[in-house]
Formats: sequence, structure tokens, C-alpha cells
Amino acid sequence: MSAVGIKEVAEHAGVSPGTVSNVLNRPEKVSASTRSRVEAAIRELGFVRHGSASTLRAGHSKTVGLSVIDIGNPFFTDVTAGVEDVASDRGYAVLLSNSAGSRSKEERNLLVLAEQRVRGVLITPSDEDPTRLDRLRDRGISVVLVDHPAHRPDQCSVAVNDIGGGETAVAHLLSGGATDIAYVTGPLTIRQCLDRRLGAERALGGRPLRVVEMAAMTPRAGQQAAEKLISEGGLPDAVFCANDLLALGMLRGLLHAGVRVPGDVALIGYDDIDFAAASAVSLSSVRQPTYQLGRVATELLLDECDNPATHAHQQIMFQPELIVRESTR
Amino acid sequence: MSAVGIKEVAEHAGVSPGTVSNVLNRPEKVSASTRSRVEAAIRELGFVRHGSASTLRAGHSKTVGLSVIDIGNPFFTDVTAGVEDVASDRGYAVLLSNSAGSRSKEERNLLVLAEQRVRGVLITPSDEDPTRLDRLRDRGISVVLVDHPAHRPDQCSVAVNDIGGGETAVAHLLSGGATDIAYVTGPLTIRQCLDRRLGAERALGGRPLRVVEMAAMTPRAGQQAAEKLISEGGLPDAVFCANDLLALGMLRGLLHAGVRVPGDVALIGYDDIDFAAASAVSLSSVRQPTYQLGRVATELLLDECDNPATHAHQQIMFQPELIVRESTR
DNA sequence: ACTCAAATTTGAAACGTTTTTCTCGAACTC
DNA sequence: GAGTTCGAGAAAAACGTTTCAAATTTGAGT
Repeated sequence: MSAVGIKEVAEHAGVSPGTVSNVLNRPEKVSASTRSRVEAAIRELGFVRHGSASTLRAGHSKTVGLSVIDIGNPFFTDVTAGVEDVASDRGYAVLLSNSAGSRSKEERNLLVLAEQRVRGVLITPSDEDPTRLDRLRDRGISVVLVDHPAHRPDQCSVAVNDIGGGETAVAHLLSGGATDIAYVTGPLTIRQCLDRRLGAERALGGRPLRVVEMAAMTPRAGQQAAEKLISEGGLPDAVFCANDLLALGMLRGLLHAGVRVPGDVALIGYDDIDFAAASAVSLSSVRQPTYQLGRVATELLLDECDNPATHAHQQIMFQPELIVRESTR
Repeated sequence: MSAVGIKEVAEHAGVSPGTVSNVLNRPEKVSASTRSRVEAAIRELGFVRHGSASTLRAGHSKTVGLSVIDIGNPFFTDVTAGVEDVASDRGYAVLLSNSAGSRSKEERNLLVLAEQRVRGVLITPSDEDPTRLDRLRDRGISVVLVDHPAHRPDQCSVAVNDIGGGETAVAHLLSGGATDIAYVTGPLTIRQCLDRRLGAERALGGRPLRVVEMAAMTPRAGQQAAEKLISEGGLPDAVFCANDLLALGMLRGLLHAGVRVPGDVALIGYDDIDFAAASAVSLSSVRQPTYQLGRVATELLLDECDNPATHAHQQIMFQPELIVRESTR
């Protein structure tokens, strides 16, 4: 098997194992000549460092955990891409887990991450309860919240202003002449859904908002919401969906029933995923700096891990951007 | 810190460390009474096993690596979801890496996976060269090929018949009356792209096929391909795109230039991602059992790892399915 | 009660690194 | 040139599990 360890390398290079370790971890502590001799030995023997042994002794690993709510949602995919790019650049590996919105699955996954002794965790929490995250921190695992503002000042987070985004979206619908607006959303226990609703209500300034709450945030759920709105009669004249997946499903459901968009009903989504622009009626949306979210969160996390002394915790809040397309013209 | 190890648990339960380990790894070897005593201690102390120590001693870890070509492509996202579901069910963690089509990045990522001593690797290779995979196997890391047939009989793989898929797609275009067909593809060094082309040519039986090769397989590249076809004049009367991302971009580019689809140009994509059905003109496509691909590959891999004795290597080939929508009607 | 085998538990030696302490010279200081 | 500092490398002790042979307990059969 892979019988070549640091010991064999040391022997082959005529030095002690400790020196090989130094070459690996603090090359500057080692004279140029022995260093190149050791590096040659490593290459010749095809040595690959045993990460577990290293982690065990050093007390920390070269991996970060990423826990997302729905790996199938392009929003999270983009975040993941940002995370992976930064982590991979810095030599870290990414442990991916998908909570699928289920609290118990999230909890199981976090346990696995804790067992793997990840250096830190990037997480979009599936609910507001901070205790299991605090438990991680107590274990010495840094946590950075993604798409969610931090609970506490000594924690990093990267988020987007969802109240502002909801307000922008509905203000846009109102400016287009809408008077009867429906908000189609996922579970209101999800902060993003709740905040966007708050923003929507703020824009309405007291006027009523119909709320349609679905269990999932998928195209399928969006289509069901459309059927529900239609069958219950009294279509609104504008619909704001809590994400583009819902909006695309809504669009399909409406068109399928012969409702014209934006003629009969104006429609706006959220996230501005790539496919929003390519849909049957191109979709207005609220754009979030998704990929950037993943990048910045990871940079924050790795900074916290690698320079704990100088690290300053930050709560970063991005501003979303209104993208107007056919569905609200 | 996390000062609670197997030792503290042992002490707290009044047994030896070895017994705690047995409770963890071979509960059946331990009497019911001590087992419950140990389990209580674990719960009370909040003990979490140190995965690295375990891996180091036992010689194998509870993680699998997943290397995909483009984490942003819904095709791979679906595969990833399948992988994550199975792995998570079995208590394995998934190390995600994105080769972004770059061979050198793939190589770097595989090195990181090797350092982490993953139990096995699921990979959609970015090229045909099997040597780096063989090197992994020599290190005792099982490899399962995803969306790619195995090079050798002693290796598992899960793939979809791309030649057949290409043939089906083009046969469908021909049956709709097309006579001048263009194939818009990513790099032909990618097997999938090449095989779909072979299938297309087989369907044409000698008649010529225009090939437009793009560097990426994204909506942007698809749109550029559309502009290229238009500016070079002589539009084909049907376009077959190597994936739906390209097709969606192509669709946008064509519509933007006032070309009617399918009136002037019929269009078919590949993969049948969720968004294919929701696009401006709903997109005909060739569906692949994507999620299933990830599930089956992972089951194969974990079977190979957990039951090396009885494991029979398999090369599984799924058949794709033609989905006809507006873009070819 | 006594034996013997089976079932259970113990204790110590790994696993492959990193880290800390020490040694040995060579290069400085005055 | 004696004393001091400094840098490079060596040696050995961890890190927290698993494993395996050895020791102990249990229980069935007499």
C-alpha cells in the first residue's frame, strides 16, 4: 500500500523525520540545500502527507464544512461555487452537506462535520435557534453565517438585505400600477422569507398583502401556488415570489391557465438566477451577489482560522439590486 | 476545549477505553448493561469521536470525494444531490471539488482528496487519461466513474449512452424535416461532447454536420454561438446543443436576433434540466437520470469500500429519453 | 461446589504526523 | 581568543483512537 510516510522520506534524504515535517510546514526554517534534498525525496517516493495524522497531532484540519438548505437551488449552487473556489485556492477541502430544510438532517450533518474536526463551518441555518451553532463554537470550530445576519457580535456573517429587497420588489410592482398583491413564499420560519415579507409590507404601508405560504421553494410548489390562486378565484394583479424557483413555477402555472403575464398579472421573483432571464416571459427579479456571498464568507472564515489574533469579526450586509424584465413591464 | 475523549468517557462509565471503542464500533461485542452505561456517559459528556484519530488508526476514513466538472451546471448539481443523499444516509461525509474543466485544478483537487485519505472518489473525469486515477487506486482509494464508462473491467462506472442520445436527438430533428443541422458543443476533448457528436453523425448517415465548438458549456457560450451562426450567415434549419445550458443561451441569442424557434430554426438540448421546460420557448431535450446517476454511483462506491470481498465491479449504462417540447414542434 | 468453554473486558502497542527540547557547530562580539 | 548567540537538525514525546492478545468473569453442565 501507501507505505511511504514521512519516515521513509527522511531516510531516503538522510535527515530526521522532524526535518521533513519542517520542510512541509515551515520551509523557511530549513537550509536551502537540505530542503531541496528533501523535496527531491518527496517527489521520487511519491509521498503524500497523511492528513489525519497531521490533523490529529496539529489539532486542526485543512477542511471547512458547508451546510446549505437546498443544494438543488441555483442560489446555493452559486454560493457553493464561491466557497469552493476560495477554499481550493487556499488548499482547503470543502465538506458539503445539504440540510434539505430539515432541522434534524442539519443536526446530523453538523455532527459529522464535528467528527471530521473541520476547521470551520459555513452555514445557512435552517432556523433561528443558535444553540447548535454555539455548541460548535464551544468546540473550537469557527462558524460563519451565510445569507443570515449573525446572532452575536463575536461572529462573522455575510448576508443580503432581505427587508430592503422585499420592499424594492413590491415598490416596483406598485409603481407599475398594482393594487392587489400576493406574496408567494416558502415556510415563514425561514428568515429570508419572513424578511422579504416584512419589506413587502413596509412598501405597502398598511395596505393588505395576500400571503400564500408553501412548504417548499421549488418550481413545483410555485405551480401549485398558481393553481391555488386561480382556483380560489380573484387573481391578484401582481405576484411577488420569495425566490425565482417559485416564480418560474408560478409563471408556468399562470401561462398554462391562459393568464397573461404581465398583462393580467405582473410577476417578480428573487435571486436573479441565470434562468430567470431565459424563461418564457423573462422574469423580473431581485439580484443578490450570490457567488460573492460564498467567496467573502469563506475568506472571512479562513481569516478567522488562520489569523485568530488579528481577526476582526464582521457582519457584512450586501444590498440587492432590482432587475426589471418583461414580467413586470 | 473539546477535552473529552474516549478516555474520559471510559473513566466516567467505569470501563476501559477499549470497551468504549467497542461500543462505538462493534456494539454487539459488548454486554447490554455496559453498553448502555457507556452510551449514557457519551451523552452526558457530549463526547464526539475524533475522526482523524480514528482514521489514522483504523486506516480508512468516513469520507468520499466527489470531483465534478462544473458545479454550476444543474446536471452536476443533481448528481451531487444524489451523492450527498446516499453518503449522508450511510454516515459518510462528502468532500466536494470542482475541476472547472481544468486538468491541473482537477489534479490539485485529487491530491487534496488523497491527503484527506478519502475512502473513495466519485469522479467525472475531465479528460480521457486514466493514469491519475490509476495512481489513486494504487493508493488503495476506490474510484467510481460518474457519467463516464470505465476504462477497465475492474472498475465501477455509471454512465448514460451518449452516442444513443445524440442519435436520438438528431433523428428527431430529421424527422421534423431538418436538412441542415448544426451541432453546438463544448470542447470535443470531453467525451460526452464527442460521443453525442458521433451519435449525431450516425443519425445523419453520411450527410454533413456543421460543428460549432465552444470553449465553455454555459448559456453565455450558447448565446455567442448563436451570434456566430447568425453573423456567418446561412443559418441551419436545426440546432442540436450538447447541453441545455448552451441551448438556453442559443435560444436567447436566436430570439434576440428575431429568429423564430422552431419556425426558422428547430432547437434541441441535452440533459433536460428543470429549467428547460420553463424557457421562453420550452426546450426539447434528451433526459438523463441525473439524480439516479449520483445515487447509484455512490452505492457502488460504498459497496466496494464496505464489502470488498463480495463486491462485483459493474459498468452501468443508462439509456436517455427524448423529451419533445415546443422548440422542435 | 467444580470445571471448562464462552463471553466479556482490559491494557498496551500501534497509526503517521507535529512540536518541543536539546545538541552541535559556526558565526559573531569585544 | 574566550564567551555568546544563533541556526540547523536530531530525538523523543505527544495527539486520540483501534486492535489484539491476554486476563477475567460468567454460566452451563455435572
